[in-house]
Amino acid sequence: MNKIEELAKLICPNVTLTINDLEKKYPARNLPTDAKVTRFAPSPTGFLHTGSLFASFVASKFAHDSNGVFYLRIEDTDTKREVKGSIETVVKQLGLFDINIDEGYSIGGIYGPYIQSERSFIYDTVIYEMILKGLAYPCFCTQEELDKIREVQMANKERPGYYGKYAKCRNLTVEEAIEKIKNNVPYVVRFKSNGNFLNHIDFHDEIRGDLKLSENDLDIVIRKSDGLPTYHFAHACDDHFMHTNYVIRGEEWLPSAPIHVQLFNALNFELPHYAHLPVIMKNDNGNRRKLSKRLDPEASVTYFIEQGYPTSALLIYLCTIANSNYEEYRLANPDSKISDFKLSFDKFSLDGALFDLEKINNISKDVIFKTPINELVSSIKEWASSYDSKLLSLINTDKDMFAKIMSFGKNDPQPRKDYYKFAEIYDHICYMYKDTYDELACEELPYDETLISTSCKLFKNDLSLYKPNKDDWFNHQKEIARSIGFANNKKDMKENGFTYMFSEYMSIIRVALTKRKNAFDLVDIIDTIGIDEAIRRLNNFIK
RNA sequence: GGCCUAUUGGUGAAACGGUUUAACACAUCGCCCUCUCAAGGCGACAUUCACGGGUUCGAAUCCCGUAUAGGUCACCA
Repeated sequence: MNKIEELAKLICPNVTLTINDLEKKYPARNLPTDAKVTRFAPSPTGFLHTGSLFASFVASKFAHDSNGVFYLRIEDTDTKREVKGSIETVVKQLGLFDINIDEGYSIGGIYGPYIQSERSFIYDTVIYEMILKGLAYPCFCTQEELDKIREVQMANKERPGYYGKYAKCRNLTVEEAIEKIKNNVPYVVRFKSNGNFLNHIDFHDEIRGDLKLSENDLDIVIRKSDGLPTYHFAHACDDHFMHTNYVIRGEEWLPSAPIHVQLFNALNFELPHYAHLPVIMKNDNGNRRKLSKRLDPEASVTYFIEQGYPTSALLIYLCTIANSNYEEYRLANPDSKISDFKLSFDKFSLDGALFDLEKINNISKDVIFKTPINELVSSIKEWASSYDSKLLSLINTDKDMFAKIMSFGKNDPQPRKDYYKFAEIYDHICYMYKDTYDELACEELPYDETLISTSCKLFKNDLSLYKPNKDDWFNHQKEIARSIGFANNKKDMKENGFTYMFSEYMSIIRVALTKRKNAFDLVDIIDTIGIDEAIRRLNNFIK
């Protein structure tokens, strides 16, 4: 065994395979030529970020639009930032948003393992050969030494980083390296870059087009001292052996693309296509900044789940951010599904969109209104059982009544669109139920008591004639209200000297029946609570 | 600071050198409908495309500068 082999063996003692073996173990996928293989590769550092949902949505859509494969890979190489249980949360939340995974973590597949902490045998196999070929070397610099180098570079106004003359471990002899490792000196493995920063490489991005980027000359770390790979290296190995052909990721990766290009070239791996997605932004007092988990509740997908947004509403919104022509498509094809629309790279905006909750609310209202009543009721019930116990108890007191309330105006020529999220429902409907009505505080009316009680009595006495035909009934009410001084309309009021309008009469009755100035259609309300209950409420109110 | 990317109303944006006195959608504001609310209908809302130069018969569209914003420069992804 020569010295370089000894070094390689020391760095990767458990290697039994060669890169060639790996190529055979992970053969090319048998797919049509234009099929896209994409992936979502989250780090388990918490719940699903809205930006990650966007990236995974786009990646899965491109795969599925082309009859390709969308897989899930867990990038858990940063043990310090790992949050226990977050993998399960992310997988669950992807499922809730109908992001269908074809392969990968939690499902399996022949290109596994799909979790990076279990892929060391692959990384080490590659590193072993890189050492032999002189493409990688161990670096024993301590954090302090690296900080020192940076300081010097800053002082000299030079580019910071481990390159050129600053890459001192590059020049260590094999013997020296072996010696240090045998003495248990901690070390990382670095890629030996042959790049020149002054050179430019041509880089094609599917979204951004042709770019010229500076060549990488940094000897980046590919394996950390804990033995785990860094992102850059894992990206090259994993996306190669898993045969990803479209790498769809956030814009923040664009500056490191030259590193990836160089790595793929050095390893003789075929370069995938890249698409760098614009980052979703947030307006913060007139300034744009990244949507932040810490500052913006809507940056976490959990927010939308807890508030009871239909998941498709968020997806529709994200789809319009991705390709703004989707909005027009949806207008022209109101009954289409997202899957009917094909996303295209050249329709992407290059600038990060400002996240617009108002627009989501608008979309959501429409989605909720279009959901068939049975489906709606059962998803509201399911949501309420986790997030809204007050609403759940209303539903449970009378399920049919709840379904009836939720379908108010649904079949009218001008249908109602009352809610954009389930968390709004309780407050809209609570007065419909006897017990909650009794506990409710009553809104004030700007009329004297005599007028109020006269109106209520008149209305109550007339209730026996109640017929649930809206037009007839309201016309009839107009007549009787007029008899105690409420004009039919503005014209009537002016011409005949009335002080009050019919709408004011109705608002007195409305408050009596619901304790609210704003409520549903009165006919619907009486129809639902029943005449007896209506009379009871009126009597209580008159008192 | 270096490198990269972007810049059309409050927001998402269309526009691919002339049919643009800038589409569509959200928001906002009016009016209409109306038992209130919601919904719906109608209308208003950029004379101008960050700014300054150029090219052209003609520029939001092409070129060059400037400004501004964002990303990135880790043993984090």
